Amino acid sequence: MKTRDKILLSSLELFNEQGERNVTTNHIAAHLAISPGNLYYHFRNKSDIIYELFQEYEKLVDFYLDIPEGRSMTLADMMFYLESVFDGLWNYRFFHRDLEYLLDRDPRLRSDYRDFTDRCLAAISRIFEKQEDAGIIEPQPESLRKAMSLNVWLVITNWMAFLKTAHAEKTSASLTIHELKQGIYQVLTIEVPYLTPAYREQVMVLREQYRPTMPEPLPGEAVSLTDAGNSDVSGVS
Amino acid sequence: MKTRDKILLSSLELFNEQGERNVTTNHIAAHLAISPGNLYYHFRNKSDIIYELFQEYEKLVDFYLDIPEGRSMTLADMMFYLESVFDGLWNYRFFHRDLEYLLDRDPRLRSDYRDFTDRCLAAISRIFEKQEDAGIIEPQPESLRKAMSLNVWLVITNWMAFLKTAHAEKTSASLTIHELKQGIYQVLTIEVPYLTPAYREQVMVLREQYRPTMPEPLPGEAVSLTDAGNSDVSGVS
DNA sequence: GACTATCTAGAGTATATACTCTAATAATAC
DNA sequence: GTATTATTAGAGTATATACTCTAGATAGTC
Repeated sequence: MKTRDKILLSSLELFNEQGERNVTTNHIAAHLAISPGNLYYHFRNKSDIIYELFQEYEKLVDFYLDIPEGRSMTLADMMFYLESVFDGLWNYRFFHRDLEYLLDRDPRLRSDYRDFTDRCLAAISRIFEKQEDAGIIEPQPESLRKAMSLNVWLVITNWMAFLKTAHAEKTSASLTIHELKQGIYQVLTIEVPYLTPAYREQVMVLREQYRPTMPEPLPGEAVSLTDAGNSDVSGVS
Repeated sequence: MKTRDKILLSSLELFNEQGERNVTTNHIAAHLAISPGNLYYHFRNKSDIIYELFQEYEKLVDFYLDIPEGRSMTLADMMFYLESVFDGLWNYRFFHRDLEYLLDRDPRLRSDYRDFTDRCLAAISRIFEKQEDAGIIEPQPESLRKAMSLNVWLVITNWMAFLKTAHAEKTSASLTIHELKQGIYQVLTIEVPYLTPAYREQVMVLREQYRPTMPEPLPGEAVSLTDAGNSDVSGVS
């Protein structure tokens, strides 16, 4: 493999593991057992490495979210979108972690990311539309669909940050893709009230497969497992 | 005002404006026209300043989210919670911006923040319950209420990051509290499908007041305003 | 084999940043 | 007034980090 590609690969790996902020160009070079001079021969600066990684990420997600217009949407399609997006998120997870700082440092990135967000929001919206057409969810006004899409985006892009901040003991490194994909449960939660009777059960079953195995404990709820047989779900205490 | 308090105040101000990452202890001292030595006389290190600011924030939000159990919940209560929480978010907005980094650097903060999150999630869940009791929203199973609460939390804590990253030109400083509070629109969106007929209209009107004046433009949607009179809201294109 | 373009090493630099240390000044107590 | 304590100044330090520069190695071409 070319040195240039090795630099990109190692950077991605180190950024994902330790956060961009904690990985210096010297670290990257040391990790590859090459000299800093060598690294800077291939990249003008650190920003250029990050920018190139972003472009890979962008290309990946754009590919995943290319909604075919010829046929109607199935549940399998929907789950594929979700799985794919979370895979992308996982492979370039450093990016959303330090997003604001990165955008502040690189105007190209800020501008590209803005467009990227717009494309993703449009794709999510389109997915909702096609689910309506397919009779998976009830049709909704454009404005509501738009607001829902934005909420979906917020959940997707920030689920990882939640996981990393919500675990007191665990350090950032110990996150697994399995845990990350529990975000799919949260995304599907948004869709739950709109499901048509015809699809409701199927989607609920699919959703259940992503339910966090160890749910975030709300105080006073440590008994939820032993309470499993209790049918009092009226919610009135 | 005591020097110590001035340090806290200035730190908060500078952190909010420029991000914790971009504000050094030397900057803070210079801003106050005091010496670094003076600053370090009052605080052992930068982390201690941040930790103390977090405790203020925590106290504030805990105060806002103290749900009175004696009486049933009104719409006014609900809007007060939302307004208050977003006010708190605004006043300590530096915190969520660099959250992961801050938690990585200070174990006290990580642990406290974890508990803080749990308390907030419990409070949100309780607010949903009391809305069910008050007949504002339809009763839902415990598990769904929990997932909804988590989504609400994700939207609230990450709405600001979205605003700052979604505007290509604007730099971070130009965010206003008015824009921030448009996040209330997004939070209420989660609740929309669960509203009871008795309250639906009222809540929709309230929600509308927070609708972004310049909505995030989804590509090909620049006509949404001129389309306002069009009653085709079936969502089926 | 000579020439050229590509690649690499590694010492070095400019700047930043969190923090320290000593000495001086102000406030308070008696 | 004097002793003690609290506060402040400001020069200084250790460390880190993004990046540079020069010289040498390697590979491809004729």
